[in-house]
Amino acid sequence: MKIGKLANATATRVETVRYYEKIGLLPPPARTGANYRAYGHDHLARLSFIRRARDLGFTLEAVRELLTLSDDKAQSCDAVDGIARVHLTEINRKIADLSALRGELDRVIGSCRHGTVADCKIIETLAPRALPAA
Amino acid sequence: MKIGKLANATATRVETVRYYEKIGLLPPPARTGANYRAYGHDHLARLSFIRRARDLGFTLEAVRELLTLSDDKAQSCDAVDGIARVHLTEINRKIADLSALRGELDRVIGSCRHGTVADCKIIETLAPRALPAA
DNA sequence: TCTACACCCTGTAGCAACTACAGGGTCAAG
DNA sequence: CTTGACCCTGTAGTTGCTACAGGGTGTAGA
Repeated sequence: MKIGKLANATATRVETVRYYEKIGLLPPPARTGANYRAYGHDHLARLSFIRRARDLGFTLEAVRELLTLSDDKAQSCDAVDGIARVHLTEINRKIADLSALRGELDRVIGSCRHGTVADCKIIETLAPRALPAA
Repeated sequence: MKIGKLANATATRVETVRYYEKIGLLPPPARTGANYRAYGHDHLARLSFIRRARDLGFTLEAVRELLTLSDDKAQSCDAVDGIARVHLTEINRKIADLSALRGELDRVIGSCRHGTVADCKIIETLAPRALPAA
């Protein structure tokens, strides 16, 4: 299988596949006579794994750890569980941050009276506490 | 005011202040004899504006637009409102994405039976649909 | 007066995770 | 025999900073 087919099968861009190889996430495949990359089932499996993990929001570093862990079948699953939990905590934090942000932004937008910029409440919110009209 | 004081007054790093100047977000200030940047009140106000907008999650490009708009006091506030609304939509999308992610991750983590990696449900979820045990 | 130290300067490289070229080579179909 | 789709390498761009390296300046204490 050439790189285009592999990329297509995993909804990945060709450049991204090469990038994963460059950073050592995907092992370098064999080459054809024309120096084209020739992938097998193991590559497809590994790239699928990477993509699913990425879809779940894991960083490439976390993916790297998960891949390493998944190679040692006899080991306890707890390390895997730990990585996933850390990631979940991170996601929860991001959601909380964004929700707070949304609240503020909602308030700011709600204050818009659609006048001129001079009276714009949004700009006013952003502007530093000015000496108020005096 | 030298750069350190300005940075301190706006909870910004010195390098970031210089970075904002480099990308044209903060106008280059006057220089002292020793070639130190000398800031005035207008710089403080502008940097405060930038920081607050950043705290609300606006991109630097959006901040740039907001700054331009805020300079034209006679203009309608609608452009400002528009930028804010686009940003809010973006935030809502991110929250939705992260919430979906959290749901999936919750489910995956919940399936962990704390056995070995060979039976790890988390790894199994990530691994491609394998021919199941046959 | 010397010197230690905090502060300032410029310029460049690094982070994540790709994406987008530029400038080539290969291969199958019409 | 040429068109077009695919492949190759290598480098630079994206966002929003951050972290040096390698210097200069200014002030306070010994």
